[in-house]
Parts: sequence; structure tokens; C-alpha cells
Amino acid sequence: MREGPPPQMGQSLLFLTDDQIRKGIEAMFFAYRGFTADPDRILAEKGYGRAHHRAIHFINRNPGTTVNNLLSVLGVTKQSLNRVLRTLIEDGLVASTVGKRDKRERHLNLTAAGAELERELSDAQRDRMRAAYRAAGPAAVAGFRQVLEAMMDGDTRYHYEAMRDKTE
Amino acid sequence: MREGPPPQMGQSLLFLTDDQIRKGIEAMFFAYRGFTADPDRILAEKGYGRAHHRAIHFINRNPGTTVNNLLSVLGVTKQSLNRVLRTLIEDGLVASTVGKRDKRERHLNLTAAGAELERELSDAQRDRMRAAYRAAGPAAVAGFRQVLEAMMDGDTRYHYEAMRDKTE
DNA sequence: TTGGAATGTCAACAAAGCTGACGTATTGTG
DNA sequence: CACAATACGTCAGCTTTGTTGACATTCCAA
Repeated sequence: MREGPPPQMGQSLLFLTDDQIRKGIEAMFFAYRGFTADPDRILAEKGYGRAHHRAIHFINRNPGTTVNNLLSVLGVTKQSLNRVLRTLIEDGLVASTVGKRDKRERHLNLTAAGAELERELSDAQRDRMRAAYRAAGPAAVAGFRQVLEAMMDGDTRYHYEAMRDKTE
Repeated sequence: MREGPPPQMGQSLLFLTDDQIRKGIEAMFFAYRGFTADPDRILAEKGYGRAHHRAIHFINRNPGTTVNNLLSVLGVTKQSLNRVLRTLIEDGLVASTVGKRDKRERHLNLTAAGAELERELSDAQRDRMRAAYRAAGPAAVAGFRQVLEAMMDGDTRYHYEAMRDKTE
């Protein structure tokens, strides 16, 4: 019993109706649950949470990064990151070494055990992502990335691109 | 110093490399921050959190829904939902009415004030989504939705589709 | 050389998830 | 009708992960 778009609206703008946009919002919400489901299961077994996963992921992507840099990428306070980092260091998954040039800094790296957990987590997450990519096809994947990138905040996009450029 | 894909790999599978998939994972992480940033700001001003937003969103989408149905859509326990729902009812944003056919059930609806907050929140979120859609174009949007839908868990997708069908 | 900026740690608190147990009202069934 | 199952609410207690505030250490520049 709802109104469709007015007939005079150009075909090319149909994808901008409130209804289309709401569907995108709900898709984003539900998909994010799937996105985190597999790593969450693995982490729960080992007594870790999503925050540990994020730290491990970005230390792996950015070996030797400092605490300061890591928390700006993750977008949390240093106190919040510190708690997570401390348990990872105590458990021998992350190595923290005093900076050589600047002794205030701590450089973070994954240990062998940390790298192993990283692999386990990213394998699980990649498997799901790969299946979704395969089901949707290359054109859809390109669109997926385009929309996500357009959705980021400016400073967030900066971190994303800095990360992305590492292997491009 | 990384290896590219092996030369014998078909062009059409390049989008399935680990590197492409990792980029998708990071895009998803960073984009979700942007996705929630605007509503989060509005909610913080009013002393609410993301959990309140979700409840308000789905009550609006599904007027008269029961508590049981809502918590299965949201994927949380009744204790967790109840804490959020109680404050929304106390604050006069949500109305809970005893079921007519089955008096054990409570039917949830937004009050005028609740509908107003819902509009404020979804306007903010839609604005960003609309900008992203416009920047990416209709083909990209179609791909975006396809990949997200393929990423959902089976039972989650069921809720998504039930919701989606409301206006299709 | 000394005071301020930067880096990181400790303590305490809040939001929002969870489990488990229990009470109450209502419904449906043997 | 008696009783089990369902729907909802609540209490207590715990976990994760975010927050602010206070503080120690280190570096750098006036």
C-alpha cells in the first residue's frame, strides 16, 4: 500500500530512494554479524574478544608499529588498547620492545604464537569473505568496495588507504 | 616483495586473491565505523547507546512486534534487550501493550516522541548512505548489496529477507 | 637546564552483552 | 480440570570493551 517513486523520477535515480537506502542500512547491520561471527567463535574459545582480534590484525599488517599509531588506526583510547595489549603480551602473542631512537615508544610485533592465531582468525574470516565474493562475482565485489570506501569518514579513509597501499 | 598471483591463474579469478579479500575485510571494518558514527553522536547527546538505536529501528520497521520476535531479530538475550527496552518505555519513546489475542505477549510501538527520535537517527544515517550511494553509482550499489547478502548467516538472512519483503 | 609535550600505565567507572534462577500470567493439552 | 509449556519481567553476578582522570617516564626546545 506504499507509494512507489514518482513516475517523473529518472530511472537512473531509483537506487537513491529512501527504501533502497534503508535496505542498504539493514544489509550492513546483518552482514556485519556474519562478518564477525567466525572469528568471534575462535576468540571465545581462547578467552579473547573482538578487540584482541583487531589489535592482532593491525599489528600483523603493520609490524613494529607503535602504541600511538595503533590506537589512532583502531580509533580507541590508549587506555582501552592498553588493557587488550597487556593480556596479549602476557600471553606471549605480542612482543613489545622499547624504541631504539625514542625510548618512550614501544614497538609491537607478533610472536610466532601470535602469528599463528592471526592466521587462524584471518583464515576463518577470509573463507567467509571469499565465499561471498565468489557468489557475487567480480563486478559486484568492485561495487562493494566502492560503496564501503565512500561510506568512511575522512580520517578513517586515510588509515584505510595507508594500509591498502602497503601491498599495491 | 610479495608474490603476485601465479601467471596461470585465470584473469577472472583475480578478485579472489587473499590480498583482494583482505582489502574487503579492512574496508568492512573501517566503513562500519562511518556507518554508525552519525547516529552514535546523536544518541550520546541523549544518553542512549547503539542498542537503543537498534531497538528503535526495528520497532519502527515492525510496529506491534512482540518482545520475543524483536530479540530474535536483534540476536540478543531478553535480559539484555529488557534493560534497553525498559529505559525506552520509562522515557516514553516506546509503548508496550498487552496482547489482545494472547495476553502473555507485549506489543511494542513507537510513541510520537519515539518516532521523532527514529526519524532523527535514520535521517542522519541515510544522509551518509545516500552520499555513498551517489558517489558510487547504481551498479556499485547493486554489487554492494549482493556481497553483503552473501556474507550473512543463514538465519540472519532470514530476518533480513522478512524485513526486506515488507515493502517489496 | 628545566618545563612542557608526548608516550605509555594504573585505577575506577559505565554500557551492553552474557548465564542462571525464579516469579507470574496465560495458554494449550492430556 | 490439572499441569506443562510459553511469554515476559526481574534479580544477581560476571565479562568485554569503551570512557576519564591521575601519574611516571622520556624527549625536546626555549
